[in-house]
Amino acid sequence: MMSEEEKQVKSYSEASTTSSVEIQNWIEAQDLLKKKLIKEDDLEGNGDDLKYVGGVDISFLKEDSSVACGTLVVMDLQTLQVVYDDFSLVTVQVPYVPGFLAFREAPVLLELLERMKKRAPLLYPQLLMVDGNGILHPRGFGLASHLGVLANLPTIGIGKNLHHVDGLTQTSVRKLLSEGKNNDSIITLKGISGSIWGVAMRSTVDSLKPLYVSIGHRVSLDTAIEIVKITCKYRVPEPIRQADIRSREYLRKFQMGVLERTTS
DNA sequence: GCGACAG
DNA sequence: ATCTTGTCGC
Repeated sequence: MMSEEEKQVKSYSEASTTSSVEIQNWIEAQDLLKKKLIKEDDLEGNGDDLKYVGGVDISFLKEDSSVACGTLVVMDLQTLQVVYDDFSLVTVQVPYVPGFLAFREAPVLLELLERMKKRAPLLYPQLLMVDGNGILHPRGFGLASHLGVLANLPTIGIGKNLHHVDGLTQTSVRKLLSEGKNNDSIITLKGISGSIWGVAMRSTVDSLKPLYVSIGHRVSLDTAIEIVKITCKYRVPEPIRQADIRSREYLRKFQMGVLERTTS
């Protein structure tokens, strides 16, 4: 009998040209890497000397969605000023399949991290904030965890939308947040199974739309929440927001360059 | 059977 | 992810 997940996987593979065997390989890779996942604080020193926090994101070209720009920024946690940024223009053939985002985005991001080790080792981030979930994932191993394990770097997963898991839905979560009961701006994401996947939080006073924070790797949920609070000038934490802004800007300038050569 | 499904 | 102008408010 085919499991629910295999049915989902099958439908996706048929719609996106990704073979089911490839999906099975992906699942095996996730389950294997997941064994190295650390869900507790394991930062340099005690975390008190946390100074450089990184953020990563990827933007795609609307005209040709296979062209992407991976971006890495590093900020000084005290001043929230960018001290480093780097970009990588690549062609991405791997399709987006919910639950397997890492296979599409991790390669470029890992390349950027490796390049930084050589170029600016002194600024290398002690922690990385990722545009995508950590353990808030069907198999408890989203992009943030995937990147964290492969780069052996503490990571925090930041989702702007909830990936429905274990009975959790956007509406149920938002309902809990609005029910002034937990007048708090943070609610724990506890699934029907009893597992805690992360938290939904209003990162700023005026944002109704929550942010979904989860453990990536080598960072506890409490620490992750604190760091998100510290870095949120707006709804999205600055490291990720800056990576997003600069990534789009890079693609925009790239397009202008292509247009010039085409028009002249 | 139908809908839901990070970016 | 990407699309896309105005508009409400400090």
